[in-house]
Amino acid sequence: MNYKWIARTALFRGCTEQDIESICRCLDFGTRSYRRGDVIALSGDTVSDIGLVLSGSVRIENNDIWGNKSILGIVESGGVFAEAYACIPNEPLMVDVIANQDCEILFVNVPKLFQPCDNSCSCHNKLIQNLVIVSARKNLHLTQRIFHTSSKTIRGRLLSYFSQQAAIQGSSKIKIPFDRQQLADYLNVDRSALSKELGKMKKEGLLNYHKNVFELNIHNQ
Amino acid sequence: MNYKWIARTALFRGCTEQDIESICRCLDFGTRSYRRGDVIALSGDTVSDIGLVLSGSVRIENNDIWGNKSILGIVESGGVFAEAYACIPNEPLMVDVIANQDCEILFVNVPKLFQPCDNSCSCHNKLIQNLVIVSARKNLHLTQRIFHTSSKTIRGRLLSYFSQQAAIQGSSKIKIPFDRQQLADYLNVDRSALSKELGKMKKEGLLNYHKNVFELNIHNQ
DNA sequence: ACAATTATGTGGTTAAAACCACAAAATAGA
DNA sequence: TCTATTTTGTGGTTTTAACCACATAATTGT
Repeated sequence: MNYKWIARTALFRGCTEQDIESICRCLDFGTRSYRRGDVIALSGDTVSDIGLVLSGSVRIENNDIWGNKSILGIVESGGVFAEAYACIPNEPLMVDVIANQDCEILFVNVPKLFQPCDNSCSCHNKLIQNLVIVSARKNLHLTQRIFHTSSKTIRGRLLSYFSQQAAIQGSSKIKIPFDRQQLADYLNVDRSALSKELGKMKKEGLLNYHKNVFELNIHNQ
Repeated sequence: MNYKWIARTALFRGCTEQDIESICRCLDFGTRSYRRGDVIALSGDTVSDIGLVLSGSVRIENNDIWGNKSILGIVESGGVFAEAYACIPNEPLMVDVIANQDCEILFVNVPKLFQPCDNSCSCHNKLIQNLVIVSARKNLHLTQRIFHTSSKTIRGRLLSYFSQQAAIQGSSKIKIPFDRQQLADYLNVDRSALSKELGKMKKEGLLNYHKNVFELNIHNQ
């Protein structure tokens, strides 16, 4: 395991490689690999582990009783998932976690983390403090996702999402982690209607795109 | 200040009254009162305090550049707000916090909380651990709110919200903290369209209501 | 108790997106 | 390379909710 890389993730930041190695052994954290499309966890499951994405990416989604799919977000490598459920004992998942690409996950057991361990690994408290920040950031992501779906028009939702991505990626040329169907499921709109609106916006000169790379034309208000 | 009551909030649970009294003095936590409608914090502000609602309630909302209002949630007494922003230094608020009723707020300074204090108040670590759980719960609330707005129809959104409330309140007769306009802003729909849909559902025998009290008729499928 | 203000319901119109079907393009697998 | 599969775009139709205007009901403040 690449402890040096793990030490740079938001969850383990501030821990030394030695700390991480010892805490992983001490608290018996394990890794597991998944193939693209594999189910990592299902709605209704109860979990007590945080998933740290070591490589690849996972997708958080929900299928309601009418079969409508809603994508809540993508967790890229270095990010975590299920931390909210892992921190609340016996809280059943409201979402499915799917391997968005082939990926490897490190599972961090929260109950063990919350108990002081025998060897009193030095970065225990640091880890908990990091967990607060990681959870806070996840909060902000969910809030953003709420904003992206609060416009009543498809165009408004696209502009909300694209302009945030442009800000994050520091460029008006952005690459998104979704195909059309997934983007539609993220913005909670119909795929074909989304395709039409994108075509209209391209015709109006608002943006250009090829596959999942979009270039925004800032000027054409 | 009623330390006994504070000791029962999710944030201070597990701390003794003495602990709370000493930590409030030691870390210089302060309270402030607001009148219904007062602005407690505005989008763009940076905060470093968690707001703990001692009495009354606050409303978390957002006004986008086109003037559309979106309500993210209500925080009742005992609950906290702005904790995500307070935990991430210099992160500007994306939302407004408004006094939903006359209310009193205790402000808990997070940077001070994260530094070990001179007197090493005993419940420091407990408080941080509670903060993890409180933040996790807030995550789940935001996820719920996402589900309530993911249906494409107004009826679907209402049923999603009402059935969750029925589960929480343990009854098919539920009281909601919103007037019609606020419910519309919470579900991201037009108020008059919401009113019509409610009328239609009442006519179909799905539910009954008076003001902000709704009674769901479970049977009529 | 009254006036002023705010909240709610309702009709009518319009705009928008959902929905369906299908063709074309791109991709993956053998 | 060829075929099968998946993804994307597009036309046409229908449903739905946004939007506007206004009447009525409820609430607030004096």
